[in-house]
Amino acid sequence: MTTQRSSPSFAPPMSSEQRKAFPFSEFEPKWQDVWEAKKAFRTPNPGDADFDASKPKYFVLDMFPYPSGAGLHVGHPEGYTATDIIGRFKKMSGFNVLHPMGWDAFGLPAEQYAIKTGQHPRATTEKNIEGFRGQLKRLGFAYDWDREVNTTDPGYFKWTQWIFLKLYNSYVNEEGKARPITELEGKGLSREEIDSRRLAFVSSAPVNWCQELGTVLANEEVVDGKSEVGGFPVERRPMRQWMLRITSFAQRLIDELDGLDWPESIKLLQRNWIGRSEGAHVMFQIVGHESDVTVFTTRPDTLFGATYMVFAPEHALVDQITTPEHAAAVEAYRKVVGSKSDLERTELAKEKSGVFTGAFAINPVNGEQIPIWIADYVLMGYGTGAIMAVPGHDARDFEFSQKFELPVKQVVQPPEGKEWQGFTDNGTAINSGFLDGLTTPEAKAKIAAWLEEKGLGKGTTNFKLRDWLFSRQRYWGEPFPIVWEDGNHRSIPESELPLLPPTLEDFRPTGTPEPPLSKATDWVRYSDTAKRELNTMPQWAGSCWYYLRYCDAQNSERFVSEEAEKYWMGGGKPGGVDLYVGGTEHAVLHLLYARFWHKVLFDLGYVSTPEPFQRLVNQGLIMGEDGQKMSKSRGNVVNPDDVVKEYGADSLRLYEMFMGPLEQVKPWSMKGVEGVYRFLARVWRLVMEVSEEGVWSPSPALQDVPANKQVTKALHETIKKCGEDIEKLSFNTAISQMMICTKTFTAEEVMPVSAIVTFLKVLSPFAPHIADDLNAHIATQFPALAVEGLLSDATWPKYDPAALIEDEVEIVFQVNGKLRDKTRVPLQATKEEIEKIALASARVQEFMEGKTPKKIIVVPGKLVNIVV
RNA sequence: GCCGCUGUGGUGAAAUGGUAAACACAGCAGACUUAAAAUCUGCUGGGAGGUAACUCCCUUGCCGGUUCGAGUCCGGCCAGCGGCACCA
Repeated sequence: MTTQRSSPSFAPPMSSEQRKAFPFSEFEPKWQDVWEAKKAFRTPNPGDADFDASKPKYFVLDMFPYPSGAGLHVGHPEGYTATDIIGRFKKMSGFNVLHPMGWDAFGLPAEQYAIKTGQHPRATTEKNIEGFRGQLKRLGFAYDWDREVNTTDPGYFKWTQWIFLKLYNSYVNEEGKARPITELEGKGLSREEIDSRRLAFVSSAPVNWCQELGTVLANEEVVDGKSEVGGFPVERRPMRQWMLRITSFAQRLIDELDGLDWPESIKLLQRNWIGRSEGAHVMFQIVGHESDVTVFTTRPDTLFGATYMVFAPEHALVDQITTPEHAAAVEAYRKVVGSKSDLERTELAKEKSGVFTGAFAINPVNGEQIPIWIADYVLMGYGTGAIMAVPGHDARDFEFSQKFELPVKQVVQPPEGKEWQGFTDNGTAINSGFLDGLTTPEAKAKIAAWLEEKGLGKGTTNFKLRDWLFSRQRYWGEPFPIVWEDGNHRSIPESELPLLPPTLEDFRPTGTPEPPLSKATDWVRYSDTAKRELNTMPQWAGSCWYYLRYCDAQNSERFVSEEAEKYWMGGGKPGGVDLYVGGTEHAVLHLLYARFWHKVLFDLGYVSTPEPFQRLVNQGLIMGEDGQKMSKSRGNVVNPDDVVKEYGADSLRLYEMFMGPLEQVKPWSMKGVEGVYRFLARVWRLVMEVSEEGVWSPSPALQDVPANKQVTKALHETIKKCGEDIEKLSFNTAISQMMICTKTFTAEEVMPVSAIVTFLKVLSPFAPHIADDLNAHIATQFPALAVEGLLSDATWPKYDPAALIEDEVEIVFQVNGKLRDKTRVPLQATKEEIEKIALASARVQEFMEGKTPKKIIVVPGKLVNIVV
């Protein structure tokens, strides 16, 4: 804020209200109260008395926030304002608009905040939600607060647990569709066989354990070997954990991205994360052993070039095949690898390491005996945990072969002029027997057929995606609706939902893999013989389906009524939500998990579309004024509350939309806020004037007269451009058009009331408080011309194309593509007439230098280009 | 290393293949004011020539191509940002 300069004593000290260019701090809270009291943005559901079935639906969704103790930051209102403008615009354009808000309140951040402040997470969560709700209301967002959801509310997580039971009680059939597990029962399958096919299953594979957080984490939550939350080290440990079988949906999660209006970059991120690769399984005999080993390769065409094999150190066969003289070295190597954390393992990845097992395998294609090594560059979790090494045509194998002096063989001829060693692209097969002379794709097909015929392998597809580790050793999450008895798990009846967590005084992590719920001994005991599952669900569980709950947030009988789901999520597109706006940080987390759950619910017949979100837009990060990421330690954090206090909610909303394209990363500028604030003040003064005493009243310039030509034209251009720009989410250019329009209005001595009211309708989605307030002031003088009631209930104005047309247009004359002259011609001028005028121009003739034109291009209404 | 996105004034940016820099910020000058703040008006990419009005040349990261015409389309390179990263 501008500092108070030393002013001479006779100037009366200005109150902060008088210093403001318009009294936003009076009218903004006033209108927020009016909207709330009137439930101005309540959206009726099908079946409600005031529901209008003739209107189309529009479901516009924000990524709901974690109510952290820090409150909103300026990044939140960016996406929220964008959806608010769209929602208000669609409502004015005759849609039934669903625009809700809620709280993603379970999970690590909420629990850590509670531990830090020494309070119960329930209490801190409620307080934080209170704070967030208040902040959002002060920004004037048009939410239907009757649909507010809170993932930690038992009425909500009852259904999160219910969906978990659907996952637990389903499997994926031969067609890749989720089906009830009851279909498998009665087929004579054992309990173990059935359990091994559930979509929610228990696994003892190595998982990501984070000691500092006292919990395991999903692969998606581990970044560079550290926890995404807090950045603590993560190690691999075998633990018994709940997993969700997302891998069964890998192909569909790739394929069904195609029909979605998502940024290509996000689709790509998901495709890469799922990581499909096509190749083949090849079986190798081990010399002197019964057992054989299968490898996965994307280059079966290079089989003749396989000169050794490598197993992951953890591979189950290693113990069997290692010869006595190599046992000590192998054991020592495995120990070293096992003690390394993921972080160390990747840090040390530069240098290849490994040891020879003493065993040999037989290359099925030429009978050669090739040595079997173990090395940590082969991962147990991908493919089969064993590879055939083709050092001639794979960078990693080549590096390994150089370090351990293993033979390198050429089997692919690269195109002219390229070195064959380390050549990994497509070429022609050589030194490869029956493959010689074939291109790489041909050779791949032929060897795959050959392997299949001999029973030695076949074409296969592999995915990088792993199953989703779904349990956490934390207190603040949904308890699993599962009990254990005699070493077996089973679901509790749906009638026992919601399963509430126990009330615990001490809910901190135990520091061991033993979950904190183990401390609640009474709660743990389900019956004399059965105990409850002690793990809780991860943060993502609640956010996997919250958009569905919004459709019918109060329903206590069902997670969402069929009718509400069909109406809001239906519409003939693959995805149900019409527009979803949020940050890019959830590209492979929430956005992948939610798609997975949605597909399961779709297969089971609970939802109408295969995809949840039709159109996705990522808002760009807002940086500090210094161009750096906002952070407390840099001291460049902007608090939205301060901006609202100083310039008002409308200014904050407008500035965040005016900064630049929504999807772009852009730096904050307080000066920029002042710019839009000045614009709003100019709009205010179009309607209002201030007395000597500082009292505002409607300006006498306001008159019930028809708008002249300039005003009409400016107004209709603004209606047109703003409408089009809102659809495109180009809010910055819409606002600049309103600024231009305001400038035209300001130049007029008399302000036609009808024009200003129409302008306020266009402004209202962007700056709803000032628009409603000015409309109300106009209504005191011109009740017949102002909008009755709220602008959000008004109809978006239609522009008149006739008002946009000018009598004359400016035509540019170019000679050889260079601008030489311009003139105004009547709109109706024909091509021939325009050409004639151009050729007659003295400037044009000067630059033609008397030459005859080779070609003349005439673009009516635009330009003439004369080529000489 | 691989994949993707982005490069336009002092700054945020705008531009259906058709006048590059709209709108805004900052800056400068002026009006109002005893003065300041606020407000209003004008100027503001670079270079050259002219007392001047004005005129010419150059300019969208770099190089090339397509086109009557390229910030925009195509190819190559460079830089910044983001993602993945021993995935066989």
